Amino acid sequence: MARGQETRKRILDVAQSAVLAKGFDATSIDEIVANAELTKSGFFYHFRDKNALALALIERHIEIEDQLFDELLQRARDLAEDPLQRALIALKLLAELIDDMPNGHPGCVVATAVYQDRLFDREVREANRRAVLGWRRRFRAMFDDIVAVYPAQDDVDLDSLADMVSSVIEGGIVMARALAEPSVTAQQILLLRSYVKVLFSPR
Amino acid sequence: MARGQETRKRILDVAQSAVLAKGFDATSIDEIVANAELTKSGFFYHFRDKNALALALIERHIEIEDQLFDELLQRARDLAEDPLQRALIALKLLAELIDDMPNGHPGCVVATAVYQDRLFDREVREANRRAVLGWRRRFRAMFDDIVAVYPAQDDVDLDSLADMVSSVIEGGIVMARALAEPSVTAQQILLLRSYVKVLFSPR
DNA sequence: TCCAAATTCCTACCGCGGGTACAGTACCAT
DNA sequence: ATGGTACTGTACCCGCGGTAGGAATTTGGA
Repeated sequence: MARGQETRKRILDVAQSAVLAKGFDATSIDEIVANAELTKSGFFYHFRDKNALALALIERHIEIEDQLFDELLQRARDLAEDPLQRALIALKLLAELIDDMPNGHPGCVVATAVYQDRLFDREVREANRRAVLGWRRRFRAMFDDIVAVYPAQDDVDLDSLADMVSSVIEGGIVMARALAEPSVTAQQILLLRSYVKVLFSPR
Repeated sequence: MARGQETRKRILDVAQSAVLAKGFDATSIDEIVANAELTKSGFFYHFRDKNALALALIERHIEIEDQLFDELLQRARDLAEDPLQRALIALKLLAELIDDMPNGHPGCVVATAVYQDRLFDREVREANRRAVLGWRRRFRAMFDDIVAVYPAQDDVDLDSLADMVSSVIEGGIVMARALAEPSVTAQQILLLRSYVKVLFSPR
């Protein structure tokens, strides 16, 4: 890795841990450059402004999260043949994954960006949108597999249902933080799992 | 209303519309005092700091929202006898209510506070928590009425289920904003309605 | 080995926003 | 008339994002 890229990565690492701990706008550039051991000028050489930093962080985060989802879905596929069972396993794993995150997950980056609108520009919002659409695609495929075998007990739009996975995660995070009860997020995901179960289980 | 209370209200009104339009931290005190036609000193006479303003706004907002929920649940009670029907009607009304909000609802205050943590202090978070617990109580009662008549098709915790209403709203708002598709929130609520339907409908 | 480009440092500065300090004033009720 | 309540006015501080522009250093390539 070229010298410049190393520094860039160091900045991102430092910024990431600070942002996850305290939030984006509570993390000052001065603080980042201090911990990354370079100067303010050095920072602005790598990032046009704080927005550019946010964009880089978000893109990085999304990549990792995508990978996480893929692994999770793959594990579910390995554990069962039946598409409904696979989905139920996947949602169970997802709930466990989120429950295991120590201080209750760092709070999804997507939502942070959504709720600090004015801080971010078009590019950031676009990256955000692509990420969410990616999740929709993944879970939609999961539900497509199910309906090919089990008819739904109620008339639902599968894209919306796929969105519901993300929606419940995001909402669950908000609720967990509002209530100061980290376990809430996982509980909400398990309720979604229950929905999937009763929706597709044959009578 | 005393002279002081009038001014205080004027500040809150001006602040509210600005905050709903642009977000809390994008709204400067200078701007508020300009539109409320008083001075900075005048502002700080009424509010210790920006935090106190946030608290007042949130408490006000929660009051209105509580009233809205109560009206909605009352209307549902008027429209049907059967507790399951009532719940389904309430959720339908809720979806319509949210869908009718012009530029897609202003984004729930609770979530804004949650995601701008460091901006707010303990008091604000406490107010937030109480609000969410209030919603839990309301919807929990709704579900209690249902289980008294219809056994659930799956084993679910009713508090969690009650929380799911809030959760889906919050998550739906995040998704709608992330996707720039305002209709998403209402769709998510209708999916929750579908869950309630299949969960409690006798086989 | 030398040059140019890339990378990092240094210093000084700007504007905005939240917030403080404090003196003065207008109004209203007892 | 007096004392609280509700302000106005002015001046100031600090942190933060960001800019300006030159100097130094490192690095890869001809």
